[in-house]
Amino acid sequence: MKNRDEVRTLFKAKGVPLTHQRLAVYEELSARHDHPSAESLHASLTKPYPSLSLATVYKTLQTLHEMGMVARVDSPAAQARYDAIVDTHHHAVCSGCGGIQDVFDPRLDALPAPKSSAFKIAGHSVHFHGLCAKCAKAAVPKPR
Amino acid sequence: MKNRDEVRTLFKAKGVPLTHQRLAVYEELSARHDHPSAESLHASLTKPYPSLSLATVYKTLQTLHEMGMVARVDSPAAQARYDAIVDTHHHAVCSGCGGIQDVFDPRLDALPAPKSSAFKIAGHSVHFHGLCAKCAKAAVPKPR
DNA sequence: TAGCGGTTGATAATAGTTATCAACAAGGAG
DNA sequence: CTCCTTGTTGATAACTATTATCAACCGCTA
Repeated sequence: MKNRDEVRTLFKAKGVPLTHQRLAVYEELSARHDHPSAESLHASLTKPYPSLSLATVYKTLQTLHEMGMVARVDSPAAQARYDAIVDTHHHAVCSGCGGIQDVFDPRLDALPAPKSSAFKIAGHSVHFHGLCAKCAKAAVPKPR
Repeated sequence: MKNRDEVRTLFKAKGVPLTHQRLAVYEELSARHDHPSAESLHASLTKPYPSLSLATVYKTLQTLHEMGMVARVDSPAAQARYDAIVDTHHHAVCSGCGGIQDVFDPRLDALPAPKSSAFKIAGHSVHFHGLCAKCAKAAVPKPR
């Protein structure tokens, strides 16, 4: 969580205009620890800023995400994807093409359980993210 | 991947009627390893079965998932959720209330990279799933 | 083979998100 | 401080993925 001056500096460094709306969204998100959705943030923010548009909250979260100031929980995949392999395995998701590869590695199947909290754990899965061979090649074109 | 008789037996054991559509969806999904979406499956299936409805594909995938014959990749969360904490950490998602708790544990931050494939890994995150203290105490929630 | 009850297909409805665009505000120059 | 330019906002429409509705239909048991 950053203070107002740090935020201002970050925006200036990236050349992104800092508006009241952007500051408000960032500060509200920083103050909450329940991983709110865009709509939930909008609901909180319309009390102090009744004219704030939901579309602006979406656009601002996208902007903040691109600046690396905000993280998305869950996958950004637009649609659910299915798998006939039910056995324990993990996935590598390509940020370029959205492709999903299976990862089988028994070392990932037994992870230390989070010690804190009274969370009753039923299982887990590991999501690697990066670039698949095809996209890695495309993203770094050969200089001519 | 199961053969046709094993599938028939599984359906009978659960008392779920086995229709042509259900068998076709399951066999198509088993034959593919690209983690297709419902729409992608429908596109493939309308060639041999031109009258197959997209809604049926959705309902069938749900049924197969409830039977434990099919897995969903990514999170079933309906909406994107955000987090102002950008540092490496992991999450525990409650299957009951959908709540998300942060999990900080350095042991999870360095995992063995998948050896196979030329995947260029940028990072990873671990999703635990289970029941939070509140939901574990309350009624048994139905997974969908 | 007949009949019951669950399933299908067509469509409408819904939820979440993004696109469009005129009015407006942020930030730099003067 | 004021003006100007450019990018942002807010209102709304559009869009995508998914689920609900419901009459006709088919799998399954007797």
